[in-house]
Amino acid sequence: MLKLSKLTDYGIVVMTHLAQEPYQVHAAGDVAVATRVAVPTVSKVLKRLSRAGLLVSARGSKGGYRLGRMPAAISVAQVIDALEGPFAITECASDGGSCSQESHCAVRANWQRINDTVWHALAGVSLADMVMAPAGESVVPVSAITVRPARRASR
Amino acid sequence: MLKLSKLTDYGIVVMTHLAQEPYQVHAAGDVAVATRVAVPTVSKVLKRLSRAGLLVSARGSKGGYRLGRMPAAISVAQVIDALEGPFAITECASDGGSCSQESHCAVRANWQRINDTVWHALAGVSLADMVMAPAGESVVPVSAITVRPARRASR
DNA sequence: GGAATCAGGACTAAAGTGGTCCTGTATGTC
DNA sequence: GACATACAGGACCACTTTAGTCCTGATTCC
Repeated sequence: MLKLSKLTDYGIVVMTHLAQEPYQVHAAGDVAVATRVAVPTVSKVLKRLSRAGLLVSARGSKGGYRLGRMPAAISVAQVIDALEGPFAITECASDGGSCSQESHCAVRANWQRINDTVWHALAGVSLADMVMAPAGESVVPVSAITVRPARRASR
Repeated sequence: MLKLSKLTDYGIVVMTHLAQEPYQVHAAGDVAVATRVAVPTVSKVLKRLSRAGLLVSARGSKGGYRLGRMPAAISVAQVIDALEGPFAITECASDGGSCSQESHCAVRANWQRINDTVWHALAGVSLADMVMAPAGESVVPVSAITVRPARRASR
């Protein structure tokens, strides 16, 4: 569906939240409260981001998470990569099936170009950009952004 | 997962195939053979594209499909819109839940911008561009394009 | 020692997707 | 006019993916 998963959505929100205080350590519970996401869920996201190196974690009492580097050095694309793995707009249908025809496929080269363009669009936005958003209020997962009204048939 | 569905992948391939002979009418069965996609499946895709106005259909014997307008006037984004509905990178998690906070959400405006950028990247590629690809051989659904190796953690 | 907190993974329920099939309608041919 | 062909529209099922939770460790602070 060319849509980010909910966990990734949470990830962006969480990272944006942490970017507001880059040096402060936040416990998962606090992040959950601030973002209004359930603790186990936000915890899952935090762990993945940590493993990807985007966050630094501290165990034990007084432990928690903080950004692995400055907000300006972390892009939205990197967060997506961390939570969804290899960035690929399309994927081979029957694994090994039609895709054994890769050499014959005329659209492959173009997809690569398109994929790259999309990636750059996402790589061009850093957490610093996200923080500089309108309000300074709590960051809550949102979305449901429809750029254009379904060009859905005339019908 | 920020990934196109298989049907959409098929859609692009089908459209690219039809774009090679914009005025010729192709029966679903022929398209299936050319693209190596099962008839019922390719038929489903064709019907959706037709309803969206991207294809013109003709019933009855000697019937089939052809492009609704010239290849240069049909973009990849339009094909995606036709098959996946409203173009939205993100979607509100709990419908009505956290999203009732839209006015407070600091990331919304940025998502809109990002979403728009991605859309333009896809809108900038027409079927004419896709046809001008490398080989002139049969167009088969492919993909599995990984622009960059999962920036997956150091771990 | 005990409380707090992350690490890692297993597990389940729900949602989404892919793919097929059935019934109906329109059109060309004989 | 009968019949074969081909699209229209939707129902349906199997499978995969996703979201969300929970459990068992390991680590750190007080």
